[in-house]
Amino acid sequence: MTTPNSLDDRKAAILRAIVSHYVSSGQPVGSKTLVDRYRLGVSSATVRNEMSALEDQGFIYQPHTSAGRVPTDAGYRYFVDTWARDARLPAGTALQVRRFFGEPRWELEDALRNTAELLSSLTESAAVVFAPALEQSTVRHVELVSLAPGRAMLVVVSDAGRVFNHPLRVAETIDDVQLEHAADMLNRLILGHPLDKAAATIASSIDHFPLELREAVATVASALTEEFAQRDTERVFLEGASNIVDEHKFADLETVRQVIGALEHRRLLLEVLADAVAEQSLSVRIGSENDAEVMQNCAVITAPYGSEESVIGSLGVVGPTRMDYRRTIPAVYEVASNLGRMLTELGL
Amino acid sequence: MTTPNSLDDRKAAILRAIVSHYVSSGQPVGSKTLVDRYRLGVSSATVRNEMSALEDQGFIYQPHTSAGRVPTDAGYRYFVDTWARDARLPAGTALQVRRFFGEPRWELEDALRNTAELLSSLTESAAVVFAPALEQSTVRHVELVSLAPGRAMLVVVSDAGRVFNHPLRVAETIDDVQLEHAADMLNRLILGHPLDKAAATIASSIDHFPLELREAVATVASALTEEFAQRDTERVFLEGASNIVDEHKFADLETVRQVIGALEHRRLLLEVLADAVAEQSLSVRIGSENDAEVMQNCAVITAPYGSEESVIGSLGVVGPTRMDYRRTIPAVYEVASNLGRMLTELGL
DNA sequence: GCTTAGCACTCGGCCCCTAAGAGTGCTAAA
DNA sequence: TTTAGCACTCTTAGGGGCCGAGTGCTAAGC
Repeated sequence: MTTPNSLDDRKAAILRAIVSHYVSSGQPVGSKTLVDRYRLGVSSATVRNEMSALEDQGFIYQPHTSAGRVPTDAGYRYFVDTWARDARLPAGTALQVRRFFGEPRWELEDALRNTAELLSSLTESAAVVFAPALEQSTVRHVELVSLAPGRAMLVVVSDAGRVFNHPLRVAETIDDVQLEHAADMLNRLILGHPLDKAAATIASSIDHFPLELREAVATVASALTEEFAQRDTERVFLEGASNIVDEHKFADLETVRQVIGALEHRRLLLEVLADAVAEQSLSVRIGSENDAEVMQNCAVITAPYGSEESVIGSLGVVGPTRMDYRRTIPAVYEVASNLGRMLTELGL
Repeated sequence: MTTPNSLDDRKAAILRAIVSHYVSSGQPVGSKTLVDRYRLGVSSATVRNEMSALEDQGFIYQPHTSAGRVPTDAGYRYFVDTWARDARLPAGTALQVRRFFGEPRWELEDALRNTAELLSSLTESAAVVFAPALEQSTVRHVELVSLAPGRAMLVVVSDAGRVFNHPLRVAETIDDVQLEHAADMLNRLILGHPLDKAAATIASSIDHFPLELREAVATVASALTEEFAQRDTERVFLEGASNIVDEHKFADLETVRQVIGALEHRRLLLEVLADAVAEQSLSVRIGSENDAEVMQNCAVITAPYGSEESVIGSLGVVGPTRMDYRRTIPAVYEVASNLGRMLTELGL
């Protein structure tokens, strides 16, 4: 009759009504409810016939005989592709987002954390914001501060105003003057260099440093490497996990526990969102579309943020597949583009 | 018969058995179960009489007629004061803790985050670690890095090796050389001064700075003030919130949601733990002993950490009142003292 | 040929009842 | 003072019956 991926107008209208109603009510939707509340212009018997066809095509299913229908992942997918992609935020919400990003935020950490809070409150889901990647940044300043004999602190400031610090162990024979000297040389060497290549640059130029400083400088290089390796898992801002527990969004408590657990562990979270993040555009993963075992009952919506030329980071939300996609998708999109704009304007 | 706060041996033994059994089973405990599983040396009828007395004294209660007894908050309180204060960690667990703190961790953030993870896994509760207070620290180094016209980054390193950074807006007329000059003067002014008084010191000496730098220096002072005000809420490490969702630790889902929500919001969390933290020793707050509304079904165990002379921070766990106090209390204590020792050794 | 009214059928949810079981409090005897 | 015995209470589990929502099918209507 129709190809598996397209539906005639009436079936589409019915599917849309089913998803809308199920999302807001949480109850399986019957044919009578549909004709009563949505202007379908046909009788319930016709709707039943169409629903039967929709079930054959895999868009909806019956939890049990004589219950209404519930969307399958494929049903949600059709809904999202057809009616949610181009949805717009309600004017009030859009204003809220614009206001939020209207006031400039100079503290990156705060800004990201607050963005996650905003996103979670807009979507009533758990929200995740990944900090901007560092590939873009260059070294603006290197400082070595002696703390005690044998201990020093490495501080690196990027041109975008991000500050990294890492404790160092150095030989006890190294004094303040030598440290300062080393810092001077490092500044000359890697000023303006990309942050992620700084360690390599130092390592390859180690011969240019005076013998007595080489060990300390090598420590700096490895500290930088380590700093970058860890950065990924540390710079994740998660807010609104309690939304996952809300009411009966998920069927059983065990699922809730697993999802919350997954969100809590940054590594796991990265894995869960990894491939969605890899896509360089807004991505919606519904239930079984997620690779991760624990996310089979979740919808994960992610979007990259950055300037028009380049993506610098990503953010997203995690919620039940039974989610208000027409509200959530534009919210994620809007927050991502506003965050990108703000950070770009700040030169980050 | 007995004063309200003391129990004869047999009543005490029975109360202890009730708490122990209820904590592990989650079911109200009856007289028969008690004589079967605990060597009380008396019949169930006697136990019933004693239980009736314990109920009159407010240590236990019946959820409904013909159900077993469940400890009240007062019952848990008696249990904790009498048998849990001096409990020791199982040897294996103690070893695990010692191993964990055996390897020195130079990154404070990592160390605290990992400590929270350790504590939550040891206790199967949500664990919170507050970062060390800053009162103790003194200024080791001040740096002003120019980022772009009108923008600079303030970096302050404490003697303990903590690094603070705050973005600044400065007049566009200020150039790199002037910034460096300002940093030099600031270094001379507040080197070795307590961190929390640095802002005040700068403000009171503002007249000594050249006119063209005063505005920038004033910005530094207010940035420092701001940094301190925010620090409290930012430096909280929470791990294991998913433990709260576990099984049937809490009666209803709504409680779980509220508790998770409370843990998520740092301000709320601070309030919830504030008075417990104010006590300068291990503190156990059971149910109604907590001021916070949402914590009426929770037990909050906190302990300060630091050196023998001074407390520098605190940590704790949040779980259901139905908690294994004899395991949790020593775990909190042990982790706190090990963390304190480690940080002290690192000179923090 | 599509739509629809009508109808039989299915099945989960709910109420009610009962029986079982756990646990109590009381009493009277040891 | 302790304990055996017993009546009593109240929860929980299970079964039966009813209700209603919802379906699929069929036959009539447009």
